[in-house]
Amino acid sequence: MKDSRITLKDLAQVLNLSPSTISRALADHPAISEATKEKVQKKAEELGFIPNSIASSFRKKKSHTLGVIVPRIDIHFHSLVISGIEEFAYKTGYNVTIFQSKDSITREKEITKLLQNKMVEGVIVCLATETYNYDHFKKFRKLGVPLVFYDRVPSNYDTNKIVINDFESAFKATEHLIKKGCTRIAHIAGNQSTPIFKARLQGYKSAIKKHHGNLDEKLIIPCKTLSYEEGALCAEKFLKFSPMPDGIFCANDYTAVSVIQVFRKAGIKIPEDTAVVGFSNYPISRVIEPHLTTINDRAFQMGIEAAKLLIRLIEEEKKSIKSETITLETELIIRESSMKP
Amino acid sequence: MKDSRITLKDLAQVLNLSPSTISRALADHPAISEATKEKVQKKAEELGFIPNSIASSFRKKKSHTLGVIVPRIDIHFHSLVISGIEEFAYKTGYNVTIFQSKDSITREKEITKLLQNKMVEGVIVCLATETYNYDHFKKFRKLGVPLVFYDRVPSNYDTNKIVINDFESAFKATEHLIKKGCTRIAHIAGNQSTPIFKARLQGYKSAIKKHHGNLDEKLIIPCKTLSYEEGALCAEKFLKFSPMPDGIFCANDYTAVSVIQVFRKAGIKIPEDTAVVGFSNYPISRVIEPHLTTINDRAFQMGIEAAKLLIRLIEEEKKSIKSETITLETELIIRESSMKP
DNA sequence: CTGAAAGCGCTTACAG
DNA sequence: CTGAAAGCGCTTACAG
Repeated sequence: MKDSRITLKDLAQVLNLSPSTISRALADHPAISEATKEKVQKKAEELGFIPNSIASSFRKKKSHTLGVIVPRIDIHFHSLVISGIEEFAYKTGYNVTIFQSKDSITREKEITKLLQNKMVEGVIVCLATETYNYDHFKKFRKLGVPLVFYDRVPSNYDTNKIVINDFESAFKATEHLIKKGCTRIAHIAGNQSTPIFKARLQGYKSAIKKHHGNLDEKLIIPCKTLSYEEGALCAEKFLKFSPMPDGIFCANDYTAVSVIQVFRKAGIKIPEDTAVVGFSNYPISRVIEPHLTTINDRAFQMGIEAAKLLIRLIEEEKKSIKSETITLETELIIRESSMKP
Repeated sequence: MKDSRITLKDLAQVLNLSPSTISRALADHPAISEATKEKVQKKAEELGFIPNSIASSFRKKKSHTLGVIVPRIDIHFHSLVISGIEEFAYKTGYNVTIFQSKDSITREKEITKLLQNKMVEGVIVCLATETYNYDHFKKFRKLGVPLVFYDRVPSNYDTNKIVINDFESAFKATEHLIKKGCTRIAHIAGNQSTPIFKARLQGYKSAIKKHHGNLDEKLIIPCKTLSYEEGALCAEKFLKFSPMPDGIFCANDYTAVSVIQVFRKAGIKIPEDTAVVGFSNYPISRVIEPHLTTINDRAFQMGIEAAKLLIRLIEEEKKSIKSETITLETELIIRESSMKP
């Protein structure tokens, strides 16, 4: 940032006007005559005047910046959310500054401190897996900086949230398998200390109980990270069951893909012998063969809604005290992996 | 940003010291006595003093912010690069503000204008596909704001670049197929107006000529976007060749995956009948069966290097006039899709 | 080792 | 419709 920049004062001098007038003219203030506005705008253009937005932010106490904290940017779900946030923020004139917590609560705390003096006007957060205490977010409220959480949101903490209905989505997915004629439906469950995976398990259970009456707990295999590798381990276990499950609802797409591959190698036909449903609609779900039936988790839309809500909270006159939770409708995308004949 | 914030002046009053001293004490200035420093730091902590970093940025004319322009955040390659940028920037105390050009030159131009008055200290860019004129970046040089381009970089424009050696990578990939015994190697080529795809084609040609002497131009199929769908179309074409190619080097992983799937459906064995190599090492490459041999394009490292170079340029005393190009070494990751017996 | 003063480049309430 | 003045919250060269 060399000092070759022209300032309002320079412009004022050249035009024999006061800096106040220049400032107003460029801001299209109604009190300024059209003639002056034109003159000023023309000169500003001519001299390549670039307003110093830091000075303006400083003076107006508005940074027009949103802070975003995600566990990792390179996870497709989060990159979609960020894309949605950027899209809405850009259209509304806000900048987006991103931080990765790397799923470390220590780093998450560091970042919240940073953001507090960075004077961001609002913050969007997906919590680190390690985070079960939310004290480091309390300061934002005191500072009048609104927060919106998405996906991994605080429990027992009154705040703004954007979520999908995990319970109903899981219910819908499981019910789909039931309607396709599956009678022995297994579930690969996520970490039960994470609310979304707990809700997915509940949705599964609820659908089974409603249609089949009783539930075989042995058909539920809990996972820690729901990785591709963990999925393979689950699949191996299922192969030893007798009778084998004829339907599997997986809490994410990675494990679903893994199950499909291990089963096929073992000679099990998908979906004829065992139907498989995933969760998230990752790109891989329409590449794996057979293509995977899954839940569209609306990641991009989540980003849009998070930014929209946050900016509304920022711009609202009296910062509303009531917290909002927006629940997005998901969609079951039916593909070959569950298309039993 | 409510006005409940405590300022340096407030602290000064409480402690009966001047704001200058407070400022210095908090900045750990050597001229301040340890006793005073401690007193100030303690009180600052106690009153929950948060320095206003916008005021500081304004005063010091240092925003400590990097601007990043990518075509889309939700493309895995870019999300990896951004992740690398954030990682390095975070450690060095810089913030990262991201923008998506959506591959539109109009939007790219808008963003450069925005960034000019946002007072970012440096900018990292991957050009929009539409961009063949770089005038909108010239202003940054005048302002003393360094630029670093990555992946899709300007041609015939003197600037800082982070790239991989596409020619050699393609050469290496093709040579690998040759060494595996392939004698009729095809290439799915990318858009030839994009330098990286041009270089990949050249690398392919060069390897073929070196080892096989002559080149059969019919074995080169040009694509526009190298999408999964386009890959399938190419595969269909290959199936009609006689004799069929016994090796295919694809300019990206999407088309490679597509080829594998179409070929397998047609009863062609991979790698026995036809070996396939991709480019990029996308996550899908280690999921597709058989796992895909591909080039690791070092996306994360690219982000690290881009940030490192940019921050060096920002912090260098005399902004160096010479432009730098950093070429990262790629790596051929050999997996099953090319493991001919 | 500490302080008084000036100033970064804007914006805005007040005055005319 | 335009201007003079104050000030946002820091930092820093200068003085002591």
